[in-house]
Amino acid sequence: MSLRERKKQATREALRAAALRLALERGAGNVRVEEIAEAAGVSPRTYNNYFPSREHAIVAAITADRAAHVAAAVAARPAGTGLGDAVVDAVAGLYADPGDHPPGALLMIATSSALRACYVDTAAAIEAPLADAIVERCRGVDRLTAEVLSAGVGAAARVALRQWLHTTGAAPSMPGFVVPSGSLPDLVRAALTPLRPALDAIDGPVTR
Amino acid sequence: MSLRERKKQATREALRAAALRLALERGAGNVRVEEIAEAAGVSPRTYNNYFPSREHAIVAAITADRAAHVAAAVAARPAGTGLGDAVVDAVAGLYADPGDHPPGALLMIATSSALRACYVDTAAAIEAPLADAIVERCRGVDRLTAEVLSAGVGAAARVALRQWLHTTGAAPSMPGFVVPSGSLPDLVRAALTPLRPALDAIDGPVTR
DNA sequence: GCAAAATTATGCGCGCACGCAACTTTGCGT
DNA sequence: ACGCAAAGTTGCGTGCGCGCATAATTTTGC
Repeated sequence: MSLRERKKQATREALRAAALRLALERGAGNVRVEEIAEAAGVSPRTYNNYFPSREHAIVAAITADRAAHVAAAVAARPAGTGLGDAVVDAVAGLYADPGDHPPGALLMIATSSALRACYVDTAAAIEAPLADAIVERCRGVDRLTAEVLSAGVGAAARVALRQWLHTTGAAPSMPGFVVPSGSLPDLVRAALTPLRPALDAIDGPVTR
Repeated sequence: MSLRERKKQATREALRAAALRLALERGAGNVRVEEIAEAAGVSPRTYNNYFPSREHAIVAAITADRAAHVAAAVAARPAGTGLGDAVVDAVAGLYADPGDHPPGALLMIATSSALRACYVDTAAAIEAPLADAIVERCRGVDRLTAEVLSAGVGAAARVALRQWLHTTGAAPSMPGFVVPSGSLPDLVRAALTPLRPALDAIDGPVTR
C-alpha cells in the first residue's frame, strides 16, 4: 500500500476516533466539525472530504466496515445452504458481534435523533455488496431481482434497527435506565423472517 | 375546513407551483430558495416551515399525495384478492397515471442528481400507510411483519425508480434524446415480483 | 364584539456542506 | 537527484437548514 493511502486511512481513523471521543465527552450535540478537525490535526474543510456530514464520522467509528463483512459472510456459507439461511445468518451475525464499542456509544446514538437516522441509514451500505454476493451465489437470477432482494433485506434491517433504537433509547424520563428489550440479532432475524419466502424462492424452487 | 388550514394548503400549493415553474424555466440548479419564497409571496424562512429542503417543493409538485392513494388503493381491492395482487396493482397504479405533469418535468428530475435522490426517496412515503393498510386487511399479521413487508415494497419501488431514472436520464451526450426504455409501471411490477412469495405467504398460506 | 389563547409568519444568527481556485505533497520516470 | 503530473489539502465564499425569540393572525371563550 502506498504512503498516500496509508495517510488517508490514518486521517480517516483519526477523524473517527476524535469524533467519537468528543461526542462521548460532551454529548453529541455539543461537538462542532471544527473541533473534530482540530483534534485530528486537519483543516475543517478537509473533514468534509472524508465524511459527508457531521454525524457520519461518529457513526462510522462504530459501524466501520460492515459492508465488506456481509459479502464475505454470505460467500462463506457452505454451497449447500439455502439463500435464506445464508443471508439471514450473515446479516444477523453483523449485529451479533459486540466489537470494541465504548459502552456508552450505542446509548448516545439511541438518544440523538440525528445519530439514530444516520446509524439506521448505514444498513443501506450492505445492499450493493449483498446484491453482488447474491448474483455470485445464484447464477440464474437476474440483476434486478438481486437488487430488489438485497434492498428488501436492507429495508428489513432498517426496520429492526429503528425499532431496537426506539425501544432502547425511549427512556428520557429516567436517564441511565435502559432495557435492551431483546437482543438485536434476534430482532434482525425476526424482521428478516417475513422475507424468507422471497429469498427461498430463488435458489430452491423445486427443492422441498 | 377552517380558514387556517385553507391558507396553509394554499401556501403549500403556491410554493410547489412556484418551485416547479422556476425550475423548469431556468434549470433546477439555478433556483434559490429565496426566489421561490418571493414568487409565492412568503418569507424565505417560511419556506422551510413547509418543505425541509430546496428540492422537496419541486418534487412535491409532481408526487403531491401519493401516500394517501396507496392505502386507499390497497383497501379498495376486493376482499378475495390476495395481498400480493392487491399491493402490486396498487403500487403499479401509482405510477401508471400520467397526471398533469408538464412534459419536461420528469426529464428535469432525471437530469439533476439531487432531484433524482429526492424523487426516489418519495417512495418511502408510501411505507407507513401501506403498513397500516396491510394490518387492516390481514388481521392475523403482527406489526413487525407488516412494517417489514411495506418497507420491502418501498425498497423495491425505489430500485425501480432509480433504474428507470438512470436509463431514462443517462444521455448527457445527446440532449433531447430520451428513450423511456419501457414503461415505469411495468418496471415497478417487475421489481415487485421477487417479493411476491413473501407477500403471498401472508394471507393464503394454505390456499394453493 | 372583544380579549385571551393558540397557531403561524418572520427576522436573526449559527453552523454545516460544498464548489472553486490556489497551494502542497506524493508518485514516478528519466 | 531532478522535475513533472497526479492526488490531496486548505482557505474562501455562498447558499441552505433550522433553532430561537418576536410579531402578526386566526380561533376560542365569554
